[in-house]
Amino acid sequence: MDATTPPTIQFPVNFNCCHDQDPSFLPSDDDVVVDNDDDKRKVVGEMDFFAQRSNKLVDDIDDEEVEEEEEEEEEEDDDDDDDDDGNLIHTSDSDIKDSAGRTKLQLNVNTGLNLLTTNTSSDISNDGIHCNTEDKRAKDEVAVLQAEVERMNTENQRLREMLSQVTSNYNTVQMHLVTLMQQPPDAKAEEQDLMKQIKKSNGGLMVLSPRQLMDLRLPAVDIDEPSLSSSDHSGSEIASKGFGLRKRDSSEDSLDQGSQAQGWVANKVPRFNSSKNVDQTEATMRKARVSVRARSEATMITDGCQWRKYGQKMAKGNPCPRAYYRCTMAAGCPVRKQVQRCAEDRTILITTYEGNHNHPLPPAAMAMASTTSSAARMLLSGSMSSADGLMNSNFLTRTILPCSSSMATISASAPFPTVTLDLTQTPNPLQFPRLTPGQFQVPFPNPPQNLANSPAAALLPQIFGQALHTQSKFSGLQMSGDVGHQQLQISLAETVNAATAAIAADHNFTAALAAAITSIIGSSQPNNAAVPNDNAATANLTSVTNSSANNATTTSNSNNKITNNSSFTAN
DNA sequence: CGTATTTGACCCGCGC
DNA sequence: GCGCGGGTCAAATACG
Repeated sequence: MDATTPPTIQFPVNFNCCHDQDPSFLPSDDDVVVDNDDDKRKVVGEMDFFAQRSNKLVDDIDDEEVEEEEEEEEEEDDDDDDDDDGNLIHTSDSDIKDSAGRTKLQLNVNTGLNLLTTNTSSDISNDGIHCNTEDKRAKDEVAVLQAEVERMNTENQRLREMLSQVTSNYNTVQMHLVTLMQQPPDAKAEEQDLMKQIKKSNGGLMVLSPRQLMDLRLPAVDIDEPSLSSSDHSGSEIASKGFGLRKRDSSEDSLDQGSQAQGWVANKVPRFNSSKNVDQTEATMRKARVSVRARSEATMITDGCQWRKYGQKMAKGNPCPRAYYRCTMAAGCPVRKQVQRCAEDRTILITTYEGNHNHPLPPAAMAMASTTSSAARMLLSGSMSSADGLMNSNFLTRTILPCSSSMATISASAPFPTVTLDLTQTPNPLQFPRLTPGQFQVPFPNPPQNLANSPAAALLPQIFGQALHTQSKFSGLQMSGDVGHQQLQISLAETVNAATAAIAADHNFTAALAAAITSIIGSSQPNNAAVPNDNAATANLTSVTNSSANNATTTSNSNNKITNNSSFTAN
């Protein structure tokens, strides 16, 4: 590749002589030679003159700084037309397309430096021509800039539309969910029976088969009442009790308060209290937890919330200590999480969430909050109901867990029912985007219609909304080529870049979201032509996922002073 | 000096 | 009743 690079570098030089924007090299061949020698990036940028993206390089990127980064991309994106190395090789194609036959002619002829001198001489030989050339260059530059602006506007509008649609979808689903939640409970007995069975069987751990997971019924009746619970007693109770500050009189109280306060999962103990002898076990069973397994070397995954560590204990059967965090984004927020490394594989970080936030969440936190909330709802509603219900698609398994439904386990082991989202296998779908057909057939574009009955449906817009958010937030950080493709491919690349940026910025946990996003993207693409391009996306996502594991947290968690391994020193 | 973390002590539930 | 383990508290400590 490198051997072929020098000659390819010279092509753009010749083009530039005719109509490119850097007149500095016009006066002499030496300049051209110098340009070629000291930096092929500039040439690349010039070659990208016809590609939108190249302007950035030409205009304001320091060539020397960018070069190494770009070269790294080159290795990953050899096939891309608008990647840098690709430009060196393939730009001629785009130039052939974009410019007239003159360019084509030069391409055909130019295999060496001769054309360079020829062109420059022709340009320089006549001042008028030179002036015209400069004018033309200026015009071209303006035109390109205008095109760039227009493209950005179009992209911006498209993103807005997407965001709007996603928001709309989310609101629709959420409203539907609220409506469903307001219906009177009906299947409590079944739930309790099933939970008892779960707890008694298999050591309390119930690993659902794919069919079972997919069949998890999400009845309309027994979902928690997030908004309602926070509006009725829980709020006042919390206020009076003083969460997390009171002397613990009963773990049941505190936790129940917490759960109800957030209206997370469990709640509404009254639902079960109504059935007379609801023993302590049943009460505690209401306190569902969502455990997220993800590979990370950071002390904890970044989920957009602020946490304060309030304890650490050695847990039985695990040499790694378990850290206890509570949400500090709002006073009295009852949400807590436990972070512990997996004993078998210490690269796996197990984060267990409990409770629901009683305060507004930033978009970055919405994703995880929604995920855990939905998962918990699934646990407490669907899993507790008879498994032979309707064939409601469990999108949790398809989105959050696109790889395998076996990654979702529901544990009823005492004292709390826990749904575990195993995201440690996310590299699979990322590295091999061509998943089994079923995993890509999720019709994301029509979530409201298809998912309206599934609480987990809220995951999709939230996740995608997160992607959009991060995309807008980190749009300036996009690195890989996002232009020069077909619109479809552009969309894919941008979305994947957004996911990549999100991962890079939001850390390890977003690997999970990346998987979901990737799945969504894959499924949302009308044709499979985009799938091959997932390779680049896959590489990005995978590499980011891996790199994120090596990165110290650079997070929005201002209180996260924990550096790597700092909270796991008790090994 | 204020805030966050650490860490030993304490409380509680559960199983034997 | 006792011991164990999980969870939390709060004083001590570290950090910016």
